[in-house]
Amino acid sequence: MTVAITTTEREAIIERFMSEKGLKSTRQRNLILDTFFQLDGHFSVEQLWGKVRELDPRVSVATVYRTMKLLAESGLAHAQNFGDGQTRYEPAVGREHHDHLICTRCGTIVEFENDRIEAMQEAVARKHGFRVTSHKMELYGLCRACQKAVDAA
Amino acid sequence: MTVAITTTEREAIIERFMSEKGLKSTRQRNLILDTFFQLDGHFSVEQLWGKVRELDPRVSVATVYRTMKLLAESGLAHAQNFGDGQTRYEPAVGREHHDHLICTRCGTIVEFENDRIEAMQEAVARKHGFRVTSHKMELYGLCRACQKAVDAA
DNA sequence: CTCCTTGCAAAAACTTTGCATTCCC
DNA sequence: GGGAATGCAAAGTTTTTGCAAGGAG
Repeated sequence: MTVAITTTEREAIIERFMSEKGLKSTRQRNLILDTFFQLDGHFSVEQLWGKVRELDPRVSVATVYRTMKLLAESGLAHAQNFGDGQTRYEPAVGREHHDHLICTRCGTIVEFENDRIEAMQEAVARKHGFRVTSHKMELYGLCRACQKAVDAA
Repeated sequence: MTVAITTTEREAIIERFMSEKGLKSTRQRNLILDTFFQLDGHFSVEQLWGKVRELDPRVSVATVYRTMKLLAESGLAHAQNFGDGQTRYEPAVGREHHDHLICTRCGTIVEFENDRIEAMQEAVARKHGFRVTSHKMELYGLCRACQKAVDAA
């Protein structure tokens, strides 16, 4: 299970982000980043904006888009595309790399990590002359609960 | 390497698609499907439309969108999302399942397949109680040519 | 003070949809 | 002839952008 990072870690990440990119610390940026790393999930910009607005209704979506784009460029967040037409972001620091198991019935997302698979991905890429910088692996199917529900029906 | 399917196979697929879904055979549908299976790549609707229009300029984008959506629903094509904001489609019949190596610099897409990785994916899923029905694996990085280009710069 | 950021609304990019017309069967 | 399919343009979605105003350093 994923555990949100600590407040201290979060602050360190945000500070690093700001200084590395030479960005100014603003009320909305701090709020957005704080909220994002606190949520620590797979959130669309719209959802993130919703949370942020609860704390400060004056923040515009455009700023959330701009901030998340910068975050992703710094490698501190990963953009994801799960097939609905929305980009989701998830924190990429202070946690292991991981992939996803997605239940196609209830939408549950389980994270997992497997070093042997990653090693084999590297090997495959090398064989094709590629130097891999990142990857995405998603397994779609039914979670335990949904298997039961479907079998019962 | 991917090899486009034969004309006979293509016709059989299209016919099956039409009858299973109870669809009418129209000039534009046949043209779109024919072109799609002949291209046999990872094409956006826009690109596919471009090809189709070369053969018949009267076909509208809407029809291409509608047709590809039907095809994907029948399972004869897979919708893909490689991070640029476009849905791509690729034929899903008459070929092995495969995954993708994507060059982030030039956009080259290489297909590969690896049974051992697939087996391990199954194992991981089982461990989490999932029954996997499909998956997606994409490795992003630099192809050989782009590695050279970047190193030279 | 200077330049980066922001909000707003307009625009862009991609996809879907309503409706009148056309076309299969 | 009747219902399905199409074209067109309008509308929807998601994301980006121009520009004037605001704010950080």
